[in-house]
Amino acid sequence: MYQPDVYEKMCPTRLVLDRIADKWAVLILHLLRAGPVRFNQLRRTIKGISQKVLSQTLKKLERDGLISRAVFATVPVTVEYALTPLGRTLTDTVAALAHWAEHNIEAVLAAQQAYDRGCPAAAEMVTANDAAEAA
Amino acid sequence: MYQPDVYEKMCPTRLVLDRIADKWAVLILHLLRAGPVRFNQLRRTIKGISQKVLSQTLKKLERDGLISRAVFATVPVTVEYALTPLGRTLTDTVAALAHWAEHNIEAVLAAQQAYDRGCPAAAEMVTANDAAEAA
DNA sequence: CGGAATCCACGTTGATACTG
DNA sequence: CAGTATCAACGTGGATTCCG
Repeated sequence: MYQPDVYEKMCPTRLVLDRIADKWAVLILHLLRAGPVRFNQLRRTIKGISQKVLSQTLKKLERDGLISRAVFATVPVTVEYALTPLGRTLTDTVAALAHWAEHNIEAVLAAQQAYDRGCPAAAEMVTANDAAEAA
Repeated sequence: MYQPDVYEKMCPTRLVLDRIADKWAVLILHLLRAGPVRFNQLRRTIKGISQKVLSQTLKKLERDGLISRAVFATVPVTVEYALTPLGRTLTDTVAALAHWAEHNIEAVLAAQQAYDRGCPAAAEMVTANDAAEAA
C-alpha cells in the first residue's frame, strides 16, 4: 500500500502527514496538552474510539517520538501518556488547526447545505462572515 | 460508521478534522495555493492517487466550500479547480503544518529508528536539535 | 487497569471499462 | 480531458475474550 521510493524520497512532508493526518492522533495530541493522561482516561474522553485503535494510535505516536509512555508498578498497573518536547512543538500547530475549525465550522456546514440543496455555485461563495450572519 | 448525535454536537471540531485529517485533501489544498489546476494536472502531480479517489476527494472539498470547480466548454472539456476564499484561509494553517513537517521530519525519523532499535526511552528524548546535529 | 489476540463485517481502494 | 460504473481484493475497525 505504500511505496517509500516514490513518496518519502520525493517529499518527506508526506511521511509526517501520514501520522498527523489522523483524526484520533490529533485528538490525542490535543488532549495531552494539559498534562499526562492514563489509558482508560483517554478512552473515556475520546468517546467512540475502540481500545484497539487507541492502543495502535498511541503506539504510533510513541514511535514517532511525539508522546512518552510511563508505567507505574501499582496494583493494578498504571500507564501514563504525556507529550514529549517534540510533541509539544506540534501541538502548537495543531492548536491553530483547532482554532480554524472552531471559527469556520459554520461556514463549512453552510457550504455543505448549499451544495446538497443542488446549488454548488452558492457553496463556494460562503465565507466565515456569511455563516456568522446566518447564525 | 458515523454518529452525528455523539460527535458533531459535542465537538464541531471533529467534523472539520474528518475532512482535513486526510492526506490527499491536505495535499490538494496545498497544491492549489499557486492558482487553478486542472484534474489530470493534479493527478499527475500527486503521484500515487487514483482517479477515483482524486475525484471523490475533490467532490468532498467542493462540498465543504473549500474549493471551486469551473467547467470550460472547450473540446475536450476543461475543468479547473481553485481555492475559494474560505479554502485559502485554511491553507495558511496547512502551510504551518507543512513547515513543522519539514523542520521536524528528521527528529521523527530519528525517534522511529531509536524505537525500532528497542529503546523507546531514547526516542522520547529526541529533539529537533538532536536530529540536526546527527545530520 | 492496560493491554494483546482473535474473529469477522464493513468500507475503501485499485483495476478496468465505458461515457460525454 | 474528465469523469462515472462495476467488481473483486484488501485493509481497517469493532466486538469479544483473555492475560499480567
